[in-house]
Amino acid sequence: MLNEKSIAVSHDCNECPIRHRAVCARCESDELERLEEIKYYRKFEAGQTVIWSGDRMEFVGSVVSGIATLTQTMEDGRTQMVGLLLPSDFVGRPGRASAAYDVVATTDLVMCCFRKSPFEEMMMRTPHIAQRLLEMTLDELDAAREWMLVLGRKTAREKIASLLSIIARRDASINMRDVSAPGERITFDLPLTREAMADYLGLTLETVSRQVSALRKDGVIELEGKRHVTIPDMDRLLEEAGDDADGGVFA
Amino acid sequence: MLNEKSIAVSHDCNECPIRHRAVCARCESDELERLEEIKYYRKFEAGQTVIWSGDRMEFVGSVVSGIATLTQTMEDGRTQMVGLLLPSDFVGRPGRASAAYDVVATTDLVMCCFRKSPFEEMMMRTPHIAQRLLEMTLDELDAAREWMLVLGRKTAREKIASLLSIIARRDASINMRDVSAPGERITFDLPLTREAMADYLGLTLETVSRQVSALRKDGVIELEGKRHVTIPDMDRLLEEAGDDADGGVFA
DNA sequence: GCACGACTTTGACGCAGATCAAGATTTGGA
DNA sequence: TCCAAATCTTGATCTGCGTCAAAGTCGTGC
Repeated sequence: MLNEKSIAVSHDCNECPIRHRAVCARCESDELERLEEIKYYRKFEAGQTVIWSGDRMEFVGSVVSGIATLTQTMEDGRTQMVGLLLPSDFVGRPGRASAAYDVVATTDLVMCCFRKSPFEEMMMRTPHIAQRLLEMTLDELDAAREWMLVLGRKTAREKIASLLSIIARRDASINMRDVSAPGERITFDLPLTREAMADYLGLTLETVSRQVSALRKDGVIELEGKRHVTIPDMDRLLEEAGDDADGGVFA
Repeated sequence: MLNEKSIAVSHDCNECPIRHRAVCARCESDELERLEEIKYYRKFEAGQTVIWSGDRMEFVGSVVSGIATLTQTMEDGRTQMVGLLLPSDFVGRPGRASAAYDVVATTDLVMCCFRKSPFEEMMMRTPHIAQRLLEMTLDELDAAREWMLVLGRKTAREKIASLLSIIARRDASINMRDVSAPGERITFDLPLTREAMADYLGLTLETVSRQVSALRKDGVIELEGKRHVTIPDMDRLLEEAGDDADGGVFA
């Protein structure tokens, strides 16, 4: 079952692809050394659950590579995704004993984990970590609030367009490309199934499928296969999302 | 126009009603003294806009008394409330130049403001402030995510019940009463108009009105006038909200 | 290379909540 | 005290999205 590919993951923070974006971004080398003492890597396969809501948290950590989702579930099974975790995003809440959400790996996933209580203790003594975590948490709060507008007030078509533009933007920022360059054809792979998109958008998977088809028919997006998306005109997509066409506001 | 009632507000932090809950909660007396040097009070009347989205932020601060809302508006006028600010809640984002949301006073409001750049500077040197702000931001992130579930997956009736139970809970925590005491009749004044409730819940004001009437008819809530609400059975309300009946999970 | 399961698309139909409309109630100001 | 504006309620109708159903596509393991 376990397809342990044993991807070579360097344990040296200086080699780390998320060194300058994660919770450790501002650490000096002596601080990094102390972090290395309490850190370890874990790999998860696509589909595996990383953390169950309600479980006792043994670690907090950063996504190194791959994509995970944060979801909430009601007793009757209705489910709402409340966050999308990309490389460098932080998982877990210092100071809380048990997990509030399910964390699920959508693709194969590598996490850099810190044992929880040593990390909490270190955070108290290391302002560079606490400062960076505050900054990241404020960013997440903004993202959550932007998403509240999407969930509360946008139509199904606008929701799909919003999701695509967010993924395009985050994907571009990870690969250091410029989404706002006019005339450029943006291209990426959807990291989510239609069902996961529906859970993110507060829709059913059928509605997602229909609206994706409609956007394709109208030339707003192009598809190769089910997952590979091309955006011929980013401004057009942002218009469809109901955002201001010069979408730099939320940077 | 300006109904300057000149409410006596003590400028002494030790007399402050939110001293132990606001961003300054963990400060020692010497730290408070330095905060007092950069702080000032501002009053707003019900209905006044405190901050316009896009405006340059000159201050950050805490709600001392009264209630304010945080809202986002699309170009075509659709609006979504993304936060409810009660006494002790923090307004503004250190490190950001301009406001991302409209802040509007729903009731008469007193704020304890700090000039922005001195506050930012002080935060760098005062871990007690940064730590507390991190904790508060993490709480707000949790609240925003809980709200995403409400907006994305709950029915209109469940949305109303969720809003009422959140207000009941927050109101009780400010007044140091215990919402979970069984058999106790909880009572509070709705601080929001039907329209504001609709903006919070992603509904129309007509639907809000209808569902409030339905909950009243079904005996889940009692109303005196339009605004004064009594909850005869909190567990019943939580059931209607779709939350687990022992609603302590989100504490 | 083919068969099975996972994922996706498309269609028909129904309903929760939006929209449009009319009144009722409350509030506050002259 | 009374009028006007704001707020709220209720009704009738419409519609976007959900639900149910069936068929199509893809990828993986045998």
